[in-house]
Amino acid sequence: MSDGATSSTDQTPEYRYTAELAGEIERRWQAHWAAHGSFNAPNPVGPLAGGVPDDKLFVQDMFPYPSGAGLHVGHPLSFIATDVFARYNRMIGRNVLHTMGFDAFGLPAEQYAVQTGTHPRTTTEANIERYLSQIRMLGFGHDERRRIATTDIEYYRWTQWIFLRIYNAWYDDEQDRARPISELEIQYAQDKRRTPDGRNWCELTVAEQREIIDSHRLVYLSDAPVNWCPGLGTVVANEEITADGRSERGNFPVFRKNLRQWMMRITAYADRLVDDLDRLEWPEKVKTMQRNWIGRSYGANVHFPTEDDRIEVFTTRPDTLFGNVGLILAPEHPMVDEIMPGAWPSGVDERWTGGAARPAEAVAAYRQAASRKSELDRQENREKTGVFTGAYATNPVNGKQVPVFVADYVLTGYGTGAIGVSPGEDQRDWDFANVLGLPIIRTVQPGEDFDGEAYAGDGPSINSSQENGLSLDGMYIDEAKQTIIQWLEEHGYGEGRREYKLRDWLFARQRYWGEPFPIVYDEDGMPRPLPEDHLPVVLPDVPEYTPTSYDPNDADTEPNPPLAKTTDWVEVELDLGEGRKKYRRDTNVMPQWAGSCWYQLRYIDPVNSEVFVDPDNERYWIGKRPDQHGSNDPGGVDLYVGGVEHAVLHLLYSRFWHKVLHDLGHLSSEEPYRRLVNQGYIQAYAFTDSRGFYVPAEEVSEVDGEFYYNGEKVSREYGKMGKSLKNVVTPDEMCETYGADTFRFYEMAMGPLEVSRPWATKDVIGAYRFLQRLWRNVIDENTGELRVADVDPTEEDLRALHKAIAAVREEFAELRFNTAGAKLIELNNHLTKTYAAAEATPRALAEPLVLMLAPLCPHSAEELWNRLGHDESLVHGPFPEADERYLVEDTMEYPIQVNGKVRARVTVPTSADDDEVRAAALGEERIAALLNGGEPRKVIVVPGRLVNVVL
RNA sequence: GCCCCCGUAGCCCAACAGGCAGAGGCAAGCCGCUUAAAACGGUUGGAGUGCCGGUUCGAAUCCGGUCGGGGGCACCA
Repeated sequence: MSDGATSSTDQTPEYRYTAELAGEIERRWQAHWAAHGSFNAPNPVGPLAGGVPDDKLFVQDMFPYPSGAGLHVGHPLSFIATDVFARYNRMIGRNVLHTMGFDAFGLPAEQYAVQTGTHPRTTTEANIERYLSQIRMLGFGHDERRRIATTDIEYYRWTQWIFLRIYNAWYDDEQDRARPISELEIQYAQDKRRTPDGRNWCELTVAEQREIIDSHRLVYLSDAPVNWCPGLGTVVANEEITADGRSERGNFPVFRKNLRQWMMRITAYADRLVDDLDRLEWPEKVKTMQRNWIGRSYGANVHFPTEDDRIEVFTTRPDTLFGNVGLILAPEHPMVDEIMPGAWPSGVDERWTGGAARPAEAVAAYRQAASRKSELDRQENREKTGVFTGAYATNPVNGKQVPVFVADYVLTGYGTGAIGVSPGEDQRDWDFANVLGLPIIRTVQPGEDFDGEAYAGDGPSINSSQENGLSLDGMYIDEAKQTIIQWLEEHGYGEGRREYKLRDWLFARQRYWGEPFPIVYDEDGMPRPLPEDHLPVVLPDVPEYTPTSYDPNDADTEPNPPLAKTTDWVEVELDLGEGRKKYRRDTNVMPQWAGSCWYQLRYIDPVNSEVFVDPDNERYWIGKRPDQHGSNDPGGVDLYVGGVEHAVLHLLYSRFWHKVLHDLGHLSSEEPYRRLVNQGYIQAYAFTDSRGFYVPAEEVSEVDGEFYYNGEKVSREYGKMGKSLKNVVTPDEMCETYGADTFRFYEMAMGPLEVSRPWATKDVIGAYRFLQRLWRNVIDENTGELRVADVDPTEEDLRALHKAIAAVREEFAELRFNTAGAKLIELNNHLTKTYAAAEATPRALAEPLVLMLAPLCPHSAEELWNRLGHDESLVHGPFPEADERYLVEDTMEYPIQVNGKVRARVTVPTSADDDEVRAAALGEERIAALLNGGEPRKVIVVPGRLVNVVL
């Protein structure tokens, strides 16, 4: 790294803004802000109550995980951005809530504990301290009273409380909202709701009643197949599995396995989670990812009668039913065995039998082969395969007998686990039909220039009519679908249906460092929620943290959570309203996402011991504000900034919890995050030598576009910043070399927040020079005295100033910190040019410049503001306001285009109307010459912009 | 394979809603300061917007195609 910045030599003026001075100022103002609670934002009610203006702003960074590795310069990018935005808004008088807590449960501390025996809490707390010391160095205006960590017992007590609220709720499809489970019990007790087997509620045993109630809960135990990851010793959620079927964390193989696990019924909210995306100010990219993940599709269930039953098929293209040439069941489909005849029909196609003598053998062999395929095989080998079951079903739309197959590209878990084969409009079906020699009937007319195989596009239906009058011919997809669904419903052959890719959320992990479940099991093994006054369920100390992980490839292993080993904690005697009895605690812990599902709510009311968040405080900070955000405003945090990697997991789970809590009456808002911005990443160059090893990037020098390390040529790569690439630059070293303000200014100047860009240490000097020049315009470098005087600025100065104010305000408000910084440099350059050689800088220019600098470089701004004679910190403003008078010019210069090319310029009074501008333009010497006395074909005057003359 | 985003000066980036391609920074050149250099201050050039075509009086901006980079999804019927 070039070390020019710190090397202040003897000749450096004594009072120059150097990194040393910056550091001193920064520490001093950080202490001042802390001592004065400068960033404390009052709440309407409760422990943090104070006078609150109606105008508020809640800014939030995505919950950081306090890793022990320390920060590099990429990490604080979004933190600086939110801080600048928060500071600007605070200065213009808003009540701004900005803080930062820690998502502190999770595997790294636990794995460290496994290796060293150090309690995860010890590691976690040390890491949080380390993290805090790094971010505090950067001068963020966080409300320190609102810092929380998910590992705080007082915090996870409420996480457990929310879990119980969700557990004790059910989804009422009629009202389309969650309701307390007690209301369901009343419905059953009053026989307003039928029991599954039709008996009266009072005829059921207590256990039977409980089983029915439990089956409705938003949290339930399921024996369904889950993703078992032996390498981690725990199960993981669908969302935590990568495309190639491995765990996101650790990259271990994941196996489908039937285990009894806690699930959360997020699918009940699928529609609202999709629909309400339209109410959010989020990047389209994230909305699209959520829509795809939820994967709602509209289609129909179609009944295909078989000899003595019927097969239900889900299709999104019921309009193609006339082109149906077969059915396929998933290998695990329960009806396979039912419909299989003992022998092949006569004349069966040999491609259908897999060479087996009888259907049962063919299917058994196929099933075995399918189960042996790993996820990876399935994806890499897309060759369609399948075998005939020997059975036929009837296509209801035309009465044709179609063969029923088994094929592994049909999944059990989606739709009905059975599909119809319409090769003309689906490429997968086309491929399958080709492999098995099925006919292909197009039912949608492709365009003339179409030369592909299956045609999935829109077009008029063809070959889609039957004798008794049903016809789709000529209809386009939408109409054809509607028509056929109506026909199916009228004739009892099926019904319209919505289907989702979204599955319920696997909510338990067999680990140690997480929130314990507030659930115990009674002697019959039935789960019992703990009453609220039994919270918190505190995570006990355990003799060992190892969750019993296994050979990552051994699918035949069982989870054995660390908590199960603490018998004195697991076995408890409690009074749950039936006298003291023995119970066994649940030994799972919640997934890491639990704590981050609701932290914005706790930021609002961090020390409230009565409720998780007071309704008045919730309404104030994240309540709906239709007057500002439109009648459909769902409420939520005003600005949420974080990485796009949380697009599905965290953001979907958090929205789900928020909606449940809203339904149950605990929250007025319907969404947690009204506006979301994804910051770009700071990436960096890395360099490898001839052997392919990484060399320290900071010691590489560039000569004529080639890169050298120790005189040896190296090659450049571009990627993430990290230890393994030996290209880490830390905020610590930037603060050391330039000061935090320079670092902040540079990070913001690099480009728009949303854009990823390469780190370039050599460019930081530009921000440093700017701050030095600005400093020099206010402070005499040689004496340290103020060099500001109460002299009147010129008209030109005022124009420059007010133009800058108007622009900077707008840029700050729109999160365009790069251009805001540029405008400040521009204004400062004007001051340097005009007053650097003069006696002093006019106060009327210096003060607004310092104030406008404050959001970006708060320490130097505070210091200069103070030296300018102000005793009050500028944290709460004032912020300069632009005077319209100086924004309008008396005259303006119009470029004159001839046929779109600029040929001349003319200056006219700003007040000139179009005709006057036109006259002036045509009268201009060179234009007049070009016209040569003739009339132009057309003259376009764009007021305030230009004149275009068409010859 | 499908979908989305981005290509402006040697580099990072500006250009409001189609209207003079340049605000700002880095690097480069020159000048000043200096015995000299660094640092500092001043100052100067430099792209016609990846490419092809279209719409328009006028396109970096809108449309179609194409190339390059990044990201998401990937048998979801």
